Amino acid sequence: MLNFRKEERLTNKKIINSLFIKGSSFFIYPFSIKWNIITATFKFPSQILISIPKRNFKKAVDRNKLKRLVRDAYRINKSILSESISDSDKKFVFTLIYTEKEIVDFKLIHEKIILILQRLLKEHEKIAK
RNA sequence: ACAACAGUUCGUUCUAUCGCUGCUUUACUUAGGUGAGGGAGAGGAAAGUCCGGGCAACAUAGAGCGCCAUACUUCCUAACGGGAAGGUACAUUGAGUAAUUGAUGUAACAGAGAGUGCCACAGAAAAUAACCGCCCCGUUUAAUGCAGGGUAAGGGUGAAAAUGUGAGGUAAGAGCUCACGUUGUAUUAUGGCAACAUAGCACAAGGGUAAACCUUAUGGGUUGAAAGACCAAAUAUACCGGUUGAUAAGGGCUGCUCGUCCAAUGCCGGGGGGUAGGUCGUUAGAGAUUAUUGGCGACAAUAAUAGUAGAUAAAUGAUAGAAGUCCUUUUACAAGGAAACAGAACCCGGCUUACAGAACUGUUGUUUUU
Repeated sequence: MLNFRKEERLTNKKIINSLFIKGSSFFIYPFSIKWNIITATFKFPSQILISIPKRNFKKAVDRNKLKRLVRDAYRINKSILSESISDSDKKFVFTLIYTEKEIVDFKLIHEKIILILQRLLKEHEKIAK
């Protein structure tokens, strides 16, 4: 299942606000991650928000390109999360904020996304216990 | 052939795997949805948001003042501050002894005979000009000097100094007068739709600056798709109906008692506004392409053709490979590298700005060959 549908994107304003106020956070280069666990009814185990600051990338073309790279990396690797926590009521909500000021390789992003997802999985296990 | 300038067109292509957003066909499903197939999916500027228009909501008796914008003429257009053709002025350049003329470019190109303001430095003086000089007169024996006056011909300064040259005239001078010019205004004739041009006649000539205020003429209601229209969970609930309801307290009918009505609580149903969310607006249009006709041209008319993005924390992508183009290295094979500016957001017409490279057309210049 390498889909990436609209339901997997974080679009609800209230959830976004609560994420930025209450969410925990950590940092893996070049991303800063904020995450939270909520009870919700949507189908997928997680919702994601990819954020590229306009301050670092003034041109819309660059922001689009980065967003697509990150999204594709997530799409390929998201099974790490979905296999372990598919049947829980608690849903993952997290945001990736790109902090580097230049565009990096797809391969690097790919590796880092795997690291991030593994870290998130550990956090989830802690809470589950 | 090369270079410069101007204009027009284009803005890498293909394959495989994994995806994204609409559309459509079909199977399953109570519905919601799920699966499979097909086909579509960023630009010449999508950008800046600088003008104009459509569309929408709100406002709106009429007039004046204010504010903003525009400013040679005619035409094009839905409209424009855009475009086309032309006029005028200036600049560059080619031809020519010259008069003149060809080409290209630039122009906030109405008014400085309405008023107010400003004009650095230099200079006597920057706008009711007297520093030097020239001349007259007074004083003095006379000269110098001093006092009073006339004078814009000469001097130097400056971006700019009071209409140029010549003659007359005068104490010296001066458009003071005259001739030939220059510029402006009014007017007549001819040509032109007009701006304007040419010729005549009259009057005037005491600077520049309106992207300083201003005057004149013309135009402008405000806000923008986050406009606006509709549907509508959950929760709370105006209001309505039903049901429940203690013989307690309260209010109306009354002076009092009884009686009766209202109301208080919970539940059920209806119901309005309306939040999350959704649908429409929203992509067939002052459209595009091709041909013909009309027009110097912008453009218009007619006919034919195809159906061509529609997201909403926002799709149009990622990976791998191949081909072509350009650059570097190399005799070559080949190897390495590069590919600009930039991402639709209601829709059109323009303008402005950014842009690797490619192709074509025209003009000018240089060189070579015939």
